[in-house]
Amino acid sequence: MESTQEDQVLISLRQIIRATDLYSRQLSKQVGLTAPQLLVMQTIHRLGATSISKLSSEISLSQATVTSIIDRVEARGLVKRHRSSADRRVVHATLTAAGIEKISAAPTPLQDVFSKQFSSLEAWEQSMIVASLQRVASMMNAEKIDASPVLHVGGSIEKVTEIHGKEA
Amino acid sequence: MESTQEDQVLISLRQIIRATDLYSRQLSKQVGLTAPQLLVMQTIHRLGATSISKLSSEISLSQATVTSIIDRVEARGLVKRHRSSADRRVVHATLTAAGIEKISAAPTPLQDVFSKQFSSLEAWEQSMIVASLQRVASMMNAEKIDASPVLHVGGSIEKVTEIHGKEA
DNA sequence: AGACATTTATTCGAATACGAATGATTAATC
DNA sequence: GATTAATCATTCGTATTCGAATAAATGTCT
Repeated sequence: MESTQEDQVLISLRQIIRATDLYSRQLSKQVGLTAPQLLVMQTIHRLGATSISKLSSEISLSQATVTSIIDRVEARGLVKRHRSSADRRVVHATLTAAGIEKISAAPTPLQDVFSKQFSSLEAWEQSMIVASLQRVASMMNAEKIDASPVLHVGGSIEKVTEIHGKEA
Repeated sequence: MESTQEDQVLISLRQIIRATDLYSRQLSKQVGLTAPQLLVMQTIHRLGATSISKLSSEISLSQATVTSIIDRVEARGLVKRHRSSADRRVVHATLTAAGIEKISAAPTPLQDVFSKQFSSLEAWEQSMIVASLQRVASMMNAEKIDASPVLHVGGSIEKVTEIHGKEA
């Protein structure tokens, strides 16, 4: 019953994804915000009044997902929507006072335990982990996301989904 | 707008999680099975007639999740449930002929592009990536581990949780 | 045996997440 | 100016995922 390196990748990824989810639920109990909600709000705070599409590209989520997340935090009075006067299609999201207070009291969207342990690693080890993760992410997105180069149609790309195609 | 190493970790993880999800949908269109469905079926195939709990621990998903996944593949006639006669609480899942055929025609649960690129890496680089992923996974699960492990039942269960990177 | 606890799987409710379709608005073309 | 195309956000439908509650079966302890 040997497992290949690739199996190990798969197993680790599943565990990471699960741990992320579990932490999100824990966060929800303790702080009242799930990890995606917190992440959305922090991003709004960082970018100022931001459109939904900008948000979705910033945190790698679809517009539809961001919309539903904002639905919930807006219903709780933590975020407010404003229709742009310049372009009425656009919706800008801003934090309310309650929202700002909420996120200032909240921890990181990553596990505290992880943060602590990660920050205690040697610099080179942190860099190695970051590099590896970026490597994995880019290998997984090789077909879809592609920053600048052309990527002509050689094989299987029929329809670029174009969810957040433009990068900054 | 400087981003810390930890931010990079978060960003990469979100991209990886998203890529995994997107690939699962693509798989669903092409093969008719989502990634979790495929993973469950492959695991059943590998382990033989397997209980739900064994499955859930094997692939790092909760029992409830495995149940709902099996609901769907069973409804399609790819998997069959059998109540254990020895212990009537236990449900064993097996693949039907159609199920076996289905998974033998299916690709890996990981992106093809990823597999190709990953396998073309130098051995040391593969090892580095695997080690980094395992490291991240274990740092994220640090709390949970010692809370849950109760491997009792001196039967055939060697390591139920084994989330930590232990042996090589 | 009877009372209580544990284990196993299922059901339920909530949140996330996506694509596809829709509605509203703006841009582009004629 | 009117028609067409593109963009932005929302809605809808489906799948995943979990914890908690539940039901059924088994184990334990007196």
